[in-house]
Amino acid sequence: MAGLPESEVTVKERVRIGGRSARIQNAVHDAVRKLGALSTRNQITVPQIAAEAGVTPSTIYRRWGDLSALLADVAVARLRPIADPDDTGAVETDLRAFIEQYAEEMSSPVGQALMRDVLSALNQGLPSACAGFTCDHLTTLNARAKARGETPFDIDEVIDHVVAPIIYRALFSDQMPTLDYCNRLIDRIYPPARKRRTAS
Amino acid sequence: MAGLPESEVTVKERVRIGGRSARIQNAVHDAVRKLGALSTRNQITVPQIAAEAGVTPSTIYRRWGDLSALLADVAVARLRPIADPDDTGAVETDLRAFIEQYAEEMSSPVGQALMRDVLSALNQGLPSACAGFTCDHLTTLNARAKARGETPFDIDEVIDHVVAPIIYRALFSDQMPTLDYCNRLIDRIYPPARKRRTAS
DNA sequence: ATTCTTAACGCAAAATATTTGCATTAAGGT
DNA sequence: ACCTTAATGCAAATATTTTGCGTTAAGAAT
Repeated sequence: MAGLPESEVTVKERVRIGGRSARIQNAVHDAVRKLGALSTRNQITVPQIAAEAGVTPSTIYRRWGDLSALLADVAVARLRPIADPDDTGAVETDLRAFIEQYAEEMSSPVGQALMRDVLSALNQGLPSACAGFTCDHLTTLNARAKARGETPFDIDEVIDHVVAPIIYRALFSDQMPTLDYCNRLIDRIYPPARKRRTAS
Repeated sequence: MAGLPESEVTVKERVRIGGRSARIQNAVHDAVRKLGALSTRNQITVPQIAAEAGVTPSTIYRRWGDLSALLADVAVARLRPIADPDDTGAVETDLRAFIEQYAEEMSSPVGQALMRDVLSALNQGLPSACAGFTCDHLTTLNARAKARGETPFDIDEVIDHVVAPIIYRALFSDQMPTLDYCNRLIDRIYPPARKRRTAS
């Protein structure tokens, strides 16, 4: 429950890590999550968040700058992985399982909202940080594969031809990707054994 | 009744298309483009736009609702195609030329800003409309191909494996896609004749 | 062409949100 | 325990957004 993953070694922070600061950040993040959850992204406002968190609005403005920066900060915190992908015993099934869960999360209304929040913050490199999370997960799968003696996949190829189509459709169309669709994308990385490239 | 050459049959609009309304919409759109161009998307505000356009802020609020809706409206207007893709004489070179220009536009700072503006508008189906523009262009290329007797490409495949990677990298990384990168993506649709899958 | 109806606009006041100055609190170091 | 200073709370100042109401002009009817 001590939510902050600010492990004490990362003292490179330019902001104070101490008790009060962290307490306020948690309160504000919780308030954003709570309000964002029940109000389905209907004009959530800074004074609202401040009241819910029990802080003054000026604190939020000073720490985060504006609403979109705060929403983006909360979004990356929620997008940041808390656990490694499931270990299914083989790299191909690992990848399929991970992509299935990833597609589900990102295509859901909350996932779409999180991505929009991250993309709206134009100041820092938050979008590329989120892309880094995905890359990290794929790297983890590959490390497992190597440990098992399997040949790893090409991460860039998975990003370009599996992750990117899923995200593109999640952002620019409003239809959830089916499990079948995800598996067809992965078939390009791991072609089905029996069939050749029967592209219809 | 002298002035406007408005086609009289398309009266299906639910908003007035007459002189003043259109004049104000143009003035506001021009103001957004002008301010957005010089200020590199640094906190542009509704009163600023209103002053530049010579209208009162309340008009903007009443017509568009809020700033993000206005920015999204301007963005789709700018993203909407004004001309068909260049005709290079063959479908493969048509596709390569179109994708090169598309990648250049979308990866530029202004293209990224336009996409963010469109994605920020959660009310209507603006994002899917923009995806429709791309789809329309690809359909045009295919229609040309058929007219020439060429075999058309698979539009969904181009969207998933050429367009989507370009957009994903434009949104989530900050590196422009090289022409070489785009061509390698299209090589999956039109494999190079001489070389086999020399992935190195 | 004139009149009628009404959507869209301008204006100004009210409500709300954001910024800023200053006093106070508490974190981290001496 | 003391010192330094980043971070906060409070409240005033400023800016933005909303709203009521009178006016303008577009589109239809006469």
